[in-house]
Amino acid sequence: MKIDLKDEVLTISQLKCFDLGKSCSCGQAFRWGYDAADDCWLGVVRAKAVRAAQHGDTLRLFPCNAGDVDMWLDYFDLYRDYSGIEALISGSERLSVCLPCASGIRVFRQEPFETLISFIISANNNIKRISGIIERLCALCGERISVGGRNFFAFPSPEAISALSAEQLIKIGAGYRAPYILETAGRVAKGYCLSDLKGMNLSDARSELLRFKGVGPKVADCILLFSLGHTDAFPVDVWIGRAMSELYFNSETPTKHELESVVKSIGEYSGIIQQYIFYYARESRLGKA
DNA sequence: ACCCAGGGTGACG
DNA sequence: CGTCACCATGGG
Repeated sequence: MKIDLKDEVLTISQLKCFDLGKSCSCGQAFRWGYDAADDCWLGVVRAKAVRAAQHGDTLRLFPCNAGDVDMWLDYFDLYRDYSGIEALISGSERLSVCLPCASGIRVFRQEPFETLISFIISANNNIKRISGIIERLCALCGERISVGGRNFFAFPSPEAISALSAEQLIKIGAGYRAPYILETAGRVAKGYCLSDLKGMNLSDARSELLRFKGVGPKVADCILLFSLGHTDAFPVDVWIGRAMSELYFNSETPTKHELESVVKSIGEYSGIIQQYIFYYARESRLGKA
């Protein structure tokens, strides 16, 4: 990996195991949009709007200040060696089928509060609609960011969201999740420190997240994996359920304990590998064709 | 009209 | 502990 910063363009070259498009579109993050006219991705991360484009093994980000270089490398999880993870998948009789289509996926290191609210919204919902609700939430009460004549909105602060009314949240499409969003934002605004969950063991951190209304087992695991550094948190949604059934249980439905046992056997990076399985399941439209 | 989507809550056994 | 009706919303 080679890093260069010039004229606010951050160029990261000689990348291995990195596919920007798959990583932005795989449903882990909801604030990246593809700009077909420019063949690039526009995203908002930590109140910074950025244009990202990949050509071969080179990734370019604009704008980027010297002080932001480390933040972007961390966000895209470029400090982690994915070659070993992909080798693990490739060497598995069960999992190797996922690799051809999913190779290059990276698990982004997102903001805990944004991830918490985003995945409360994700419950019993689909990715396109989730993105729309979040985008309208940001426009409603997020800080405006202007870059190159275009307007973006940062993800709102806990205070800004907790100051909203349930009616406002329903108006942007949040539906029955509106009170969950309000109560959760209120708790964080009052000082609940989500970052403390990074240092806890998986089980304790999970129990803590389950105390938030609107957060169940699956959403908790998404928050742990996508924003709290728990690489062994393994979210199970309908897609993963189908994929695991096919890959490990001869297309039959395992008990919860049987599934947990398999996940444990995948190891300390099971969560990251889950992302490859999820991509495979959606790409191959498991159970839908 | 029915089914589905990165499911969770609350009630009831 | 497990099961299950119900929950807003838009697209297929």
